[in-house]
Amino acid sequence: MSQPYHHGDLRAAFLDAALHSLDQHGELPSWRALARACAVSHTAPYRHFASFEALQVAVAAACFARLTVAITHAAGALPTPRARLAAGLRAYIEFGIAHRSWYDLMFGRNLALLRHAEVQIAGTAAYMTLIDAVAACGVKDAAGVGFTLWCAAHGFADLAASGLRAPVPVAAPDRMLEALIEMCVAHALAAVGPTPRRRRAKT
Amino acid sequence: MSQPYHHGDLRAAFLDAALHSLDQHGELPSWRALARACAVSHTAPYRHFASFEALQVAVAAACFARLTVAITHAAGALPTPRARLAAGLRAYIEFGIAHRSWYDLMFGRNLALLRHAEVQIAGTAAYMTLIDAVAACGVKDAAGVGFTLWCAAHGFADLAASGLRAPVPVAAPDRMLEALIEMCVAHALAAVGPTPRRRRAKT
DNA sequence: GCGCAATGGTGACAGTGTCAACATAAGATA
DNA sequence: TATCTTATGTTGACACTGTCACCATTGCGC
Repeated sequence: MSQPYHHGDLRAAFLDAALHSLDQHGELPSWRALARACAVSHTAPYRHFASFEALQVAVAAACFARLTVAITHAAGALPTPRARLAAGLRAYIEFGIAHRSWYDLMFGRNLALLRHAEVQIAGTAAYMTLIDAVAACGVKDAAGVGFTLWCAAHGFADLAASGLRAPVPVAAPDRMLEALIEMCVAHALAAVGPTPRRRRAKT
Repeated sequence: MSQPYHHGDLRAAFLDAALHSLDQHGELPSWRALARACAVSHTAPYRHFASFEALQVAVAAACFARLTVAITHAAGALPTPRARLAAGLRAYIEFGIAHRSWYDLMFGRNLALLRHAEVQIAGTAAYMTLIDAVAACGVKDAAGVGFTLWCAAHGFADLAASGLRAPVPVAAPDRMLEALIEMCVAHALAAVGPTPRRRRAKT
């Protein structure tokens, strides 16, 4: 019962092993270690990925696709644009927390991977969900405001999700995420213009 | 005129070469390449740094020290707490833009370096300048609000400073930094409580 | 049934960080 | 001044990395 010469779908196996090791050990293993994990020679994956960098690109694109799903799923059924925006931001950050090592691959290394077309397309898809949510709130320059909100969410995900805590104790550690989202939503609503005074803005 | 056996101050030379290469090539060169740059054998630096990681820690700590100087210098002479907070945030982000590769070393690799005591101490010093600026505005939970603002500033520095632009065009690209700072200052002032109605808040 | 492209394996290469063993210089002690 | 000690630098090796040229096997289309 010797292994067949051809693996079947080595490309998928390689991607799976990469994601699995990312979850397990927090970082991508080496090219050769991945090949060992798939029980093939250390050059076999070259038939499916031009380089180690190309593999990282494929993995990062897959992660961005999952991020898009997470955001749209979270915001899906909510009634108001404001609630959808808040839920989307929360989903973004919670994705970064839950899948720390993925997020690190997606945005690490000085955003090197995001400069590849494949990742950029997948990343833009996720980004557009945010822009759309902002635009739905009535913001005119949704792209500009959305970028600002993305910065805030990314900063929180990158810092807090790494387990880094503020060096000085904060009043309500469990509410830090809420506070950031409130800041973002307030910034978006401020860009819409002042709320008519005759009735309070509904949530 | 053969080189003397002892270098003199190889530790400082190694750090200098590291910072220089960081500016020049955007990333730290290898351990051995650094040794070559200092014209010593590839193991000589082991007398001054326990490992490559230890060297990175020393470099990152030096970078954080420079960041602290940049922030305090920028905010120094301004008249109002609000102006000092805005200037500090701007200095933080502009530091990230001007010294992209330093910033990447300081916060890259999943904040691995920030977990070392030496870097953490230097980083906390920079962080405290932000917390102090927030507290000076009258914010009660300055630590909590300051952390939120730090997230926003870090996100902007990490994304925008990498040269990454929003995939969809924004209305005023040159004003993105200002918009983020305005959001931060507004968030800080909102935490102070409502402005007394009888006179408008001064800047 | 044959030919060929797709896929996998072997062995080599230069490069990496690290270590043990050794060499040299400088400073303290006598 | 002579000797011992400690700090500093070198040599050579190790296992490991990503990549490449070259060869082996498989399976599909003619």
